Amino acid sequence: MTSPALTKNQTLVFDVLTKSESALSAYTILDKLRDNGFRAPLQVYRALDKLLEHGMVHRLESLNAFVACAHQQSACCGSHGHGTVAFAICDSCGHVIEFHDHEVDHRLDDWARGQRFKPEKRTIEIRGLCESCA
Amino acid sequence: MTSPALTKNQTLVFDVLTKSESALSAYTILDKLRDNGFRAPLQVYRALDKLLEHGMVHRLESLNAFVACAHQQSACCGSHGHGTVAFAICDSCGHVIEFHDHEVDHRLDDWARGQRFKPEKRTIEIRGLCESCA
DNA sequence: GCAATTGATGTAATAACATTACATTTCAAG
DNA sequence: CTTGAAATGTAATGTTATTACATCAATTGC
Ligand SMILES: [Zn+2]
Ligand SMILES: [Zn+2]
Ligand SMILES: [Zn+2]
Ligand SMILES: [Zn+2]
Repeated sequence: MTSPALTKNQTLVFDVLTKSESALSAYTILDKLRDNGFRAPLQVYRALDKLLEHGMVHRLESLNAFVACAHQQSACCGSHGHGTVAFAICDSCGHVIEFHDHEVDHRLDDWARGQRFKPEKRTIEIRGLCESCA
Repeated sequence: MTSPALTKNQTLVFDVLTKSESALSAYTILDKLRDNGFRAPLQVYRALDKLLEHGMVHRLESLNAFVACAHQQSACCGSHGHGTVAFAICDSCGHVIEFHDHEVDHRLDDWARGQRFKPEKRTIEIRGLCESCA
């Protein structure tokens, strides 16, 4: 929600993700930032941790990779702090579409309530082929 | 759907997963099968690949771990070849609840159709606290 | 029976992803 | 200036997964 000032390393990592067409692994990010003085994985993981906290970056669990958040500030319902982010990932070209669906959110919340399960984090990822690659 | 005869290694891996209360990593399975002659990760991964193909085992992407399928043969709508399996995973005790929800399935399918995205595999995982641990 | 094929297995090495531990630097209070 | 918190640098290690190659077992066709 608030977009805090980023440190140097956080800015570098965020910029790499923002410019990328597809999700990047931490080690791919590391390689892209060698010329900027990055030498060790931890520099990437630390920056990613903060960016994830701030909701500026998402982790794709089925890919072990990261993407910049695609939502405009205050899109739809005021950033997506309210619900679950979902992803469609093209296995051919790597393109990632970020979306959310209230209906799905509510449905999963209802299920959780019925089970007395307290959700902390949700992962919804659809792997397949995008329109261009289908 | 068809439950084919398993090989020796596949049976060993499946039995370990079936007896486990929670999801197991491939290397944890390997350790549990040392006494049965397992020496290398590949023996586990190969067995898991087949079990995954047969739908007898599921992979939890957010955990890099595996669980035996919890569905009875022909439960609800004839095994879950028809839809997406979802998981609620307790971060405290590791218990995993496997479920599916047609409403969610249809909703995600509708979204995909609208985007001309061809889904191949879906991942739905809810991390949180189970009733006992909440 | 016996070669040819296929699927399963054994083993070693390596690749890919992530964290722990500890030293140093930066920088904003106080 | 001092001090404490956050960020950074670096090395080592831990965890997850795959590649490569050799061998073994069951099946098929002759
Ligand atoms: Zn987002
Ligand atoms: Zn594509
Ligand atoms: Zn199942
Ligand atoms: Zn629990």
